[in-house]
Amino acid sequence: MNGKRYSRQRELIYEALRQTDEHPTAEMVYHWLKPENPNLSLGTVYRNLNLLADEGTIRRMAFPVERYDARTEPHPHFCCDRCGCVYDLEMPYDPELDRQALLASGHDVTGHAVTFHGLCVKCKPLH
Amino acid sequence: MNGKRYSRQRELIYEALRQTDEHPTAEMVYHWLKPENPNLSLGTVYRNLNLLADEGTIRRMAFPVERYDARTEPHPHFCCDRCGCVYDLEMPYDPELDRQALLASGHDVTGHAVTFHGLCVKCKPLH
DNA sequence: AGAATAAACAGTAACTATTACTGTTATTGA
DNA sequence: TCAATAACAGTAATAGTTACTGTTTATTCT
Repeated sequence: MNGKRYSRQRELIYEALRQTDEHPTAEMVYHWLKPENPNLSLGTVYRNLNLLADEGTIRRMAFPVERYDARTEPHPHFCCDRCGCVYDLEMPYDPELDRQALLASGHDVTGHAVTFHGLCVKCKPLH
Repeated sequence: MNGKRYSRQRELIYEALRQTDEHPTAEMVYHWLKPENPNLSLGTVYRNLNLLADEGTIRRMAFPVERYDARTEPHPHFCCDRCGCVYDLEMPYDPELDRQALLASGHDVTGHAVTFHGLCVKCKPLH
């Protein structure tokens, strides 16, 4: 009753995402599928990606908007899922991780960012 | 000679950023400064934040656009500074870090994301 | 199976974040 | 002090994303 129905487009979008490791943007998914599905709409891609991400079937990766920090030395951040606030965290930065990443991938790793998420001290009480 | 000049607006913007730990967006900085500086332009804030970030005086934090991943279990990523490609990294995820973050901050930490950056294997040879 | 209900769609308009452009102001080196 | 031009204010344009409108279609209930 209350809710979600099957849709061929959602299936398509999800399958496209499962078949790749490119971490595509909505635009990319749209362009992959459009030729075979000429009347697929970009809005549909966005809607379904958000839908799938909200239900936890796929994963969203990015801050919504660009933020800036005057502390330039690398340090971890905490980003609240509820209010969107970003906090600094006083935790050690481990350069050894970069070496491990290089070994695991072969890429020329120059640094890394750690971002924790959850509910911040202000939002926690509010449920 | 070669370029950069002093500007009161850049100074203002940088000082505002140094005085806070809110990791503000360009919009936030603009709204803080606008009342005291009625003819400050939002474009100027964007331009100077980017300028300061490019020269390494401040730090930018975000992917430019939203990306999606069908692998929902937490795992680190590598984002190439040159081509913008995003790769999965086969490295262990350490849940212990979340506990440490909780202890350090008091926030209700539910997870973390690690994003390495540098030049990917394709871009490395191209300089 | 066939009709009724509403979720999901395509197409498009609107909105938000960011960058580019234009004419003006102001820093700087001579 | 003055010419050269970086940086500015204001605004237009662009890019990414979301919302709206009328239509299609999956599901539910006979």
